[in-house]
Amino acid sequence: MTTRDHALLRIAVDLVILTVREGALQTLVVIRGNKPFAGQFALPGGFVRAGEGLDDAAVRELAEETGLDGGSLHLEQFAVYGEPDRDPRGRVVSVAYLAIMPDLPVPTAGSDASGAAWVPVSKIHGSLAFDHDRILTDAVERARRRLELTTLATAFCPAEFTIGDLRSVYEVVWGESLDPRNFSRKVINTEKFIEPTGAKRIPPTGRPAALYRAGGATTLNPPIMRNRSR
Amino acid sequence: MTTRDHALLRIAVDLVILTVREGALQTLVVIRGNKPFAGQFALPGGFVRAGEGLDDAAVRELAEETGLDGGSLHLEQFAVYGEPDRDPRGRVVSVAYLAIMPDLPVPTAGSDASGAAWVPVSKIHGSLAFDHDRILTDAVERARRRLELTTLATAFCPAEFTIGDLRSVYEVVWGESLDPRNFSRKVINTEKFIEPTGAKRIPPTGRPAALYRAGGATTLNPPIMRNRSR
DNA sequence: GCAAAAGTGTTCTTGGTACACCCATGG
DNA sequence: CCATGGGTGTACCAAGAACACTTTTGC
Repeated sequence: MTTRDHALLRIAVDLVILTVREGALQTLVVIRGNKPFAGQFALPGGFVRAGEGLDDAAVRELAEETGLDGGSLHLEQFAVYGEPDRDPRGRVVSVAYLAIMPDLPVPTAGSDASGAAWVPVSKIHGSLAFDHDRILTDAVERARRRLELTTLATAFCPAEFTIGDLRSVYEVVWGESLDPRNFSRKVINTEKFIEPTGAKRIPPTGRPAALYRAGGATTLNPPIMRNRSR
Repeated sequence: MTTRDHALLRIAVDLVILTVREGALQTLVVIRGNKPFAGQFALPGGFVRAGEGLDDAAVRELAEETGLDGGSLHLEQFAVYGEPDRDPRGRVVSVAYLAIMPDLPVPTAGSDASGAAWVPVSKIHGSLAFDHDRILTDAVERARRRLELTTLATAFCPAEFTIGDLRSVYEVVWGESLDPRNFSRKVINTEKFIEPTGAKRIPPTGRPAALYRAGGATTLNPPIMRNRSR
């Protein structure tokens, strides 16, 4: 059985970089400059190099596409896609990573891509190259579930944020509205989820909101669950 | 940047096959017959063949190791391990699968392994070849979390089972004891989790228990959560 | 009748939801 | 003083935990 018919193949990382911008869940896409699917939108990503770890490759690609230090933001492997025919260039197994970042002025033209841009996930759905539509869908579902059980929501926020900011992350990603008052309490009563900085932010109109930073916790205890019935 | 330093590598699938046997969570391990780590325990697995999908490879390996039809039981990809030095033979990226099966008389000597055996995960921990200890740990944690939100527990049970059987799956996998009476109600009131067959099983002593089979649902609504405080 | 396991009923507590209400600011 | 968003108090309801109690079998 130890016939030598193992596939020798290349491995790639693809990044689903999510943020909340202009009240919508958006993802960073590049316009492909090269042959397969040229001119079409695709997720940023690239081949893993010899001697390079998968996570390292993801951090490197993230830096190349966004100019940001991948080590400083949330980056998490979430699936592998390995259908033999998923890439017309030959067999490529792709490891998909979910990256979450605050709304920063980022998109720069990437190295092997002619451009990069934020697009709302609701708009882009159905028009990505390769099997990237499915990857994006899986990533979004993953992010939605992660909000329930982990402190992932803080990764969407800048260093200092209000509870209202945090709530709007949940509302935008889940696509449902939450009661601001109950949300406050839940978040404040969850140990190490957020901690007050002492500062306040004065909104254009209304009472100033206390500012918080992310607490030490990574898991949410108790969880903040979506309304599964509605 | 499109230098040709992409890694050309082999990809493997590794299987964490879990079952509940003799009141303990056990996993199927093989004794390695070949060079690296020869004579040591390892997870069953093997290289993906040319033109073969990842899931297909997992099903094939499962059949080779256990003689069972992989399509009929729970099989789920859960992580990728791709450190450049994780395999002394060269670069191998491994896709890890979690398989769940009822307690069946299974282990047959595998093809490229000199033997296979069930061992309790609590016993084997720390003695597996490659990075398989970590893979096993990740798999068990995954299974524990899956019990909370999905109907995975039924995959540990034979076609017909009692609520007591199902409860003992939770108790063994989670390592905590549950109230039989409250557990019954929770499970019965969860839509499509289990459905009665009408038959009963007479235990050596005690009142006969109604038999059930798995219902159609895959997600558990409401979830059955572990006691996170204790 | 006794042991053992299945299953029901009941109370208590906790956590979620809905919502009235008050607070702090800019205009 | 009004509009606007931040934040607290409270009443209600549903789900979970604990546990007394009944049922159904083999011996």
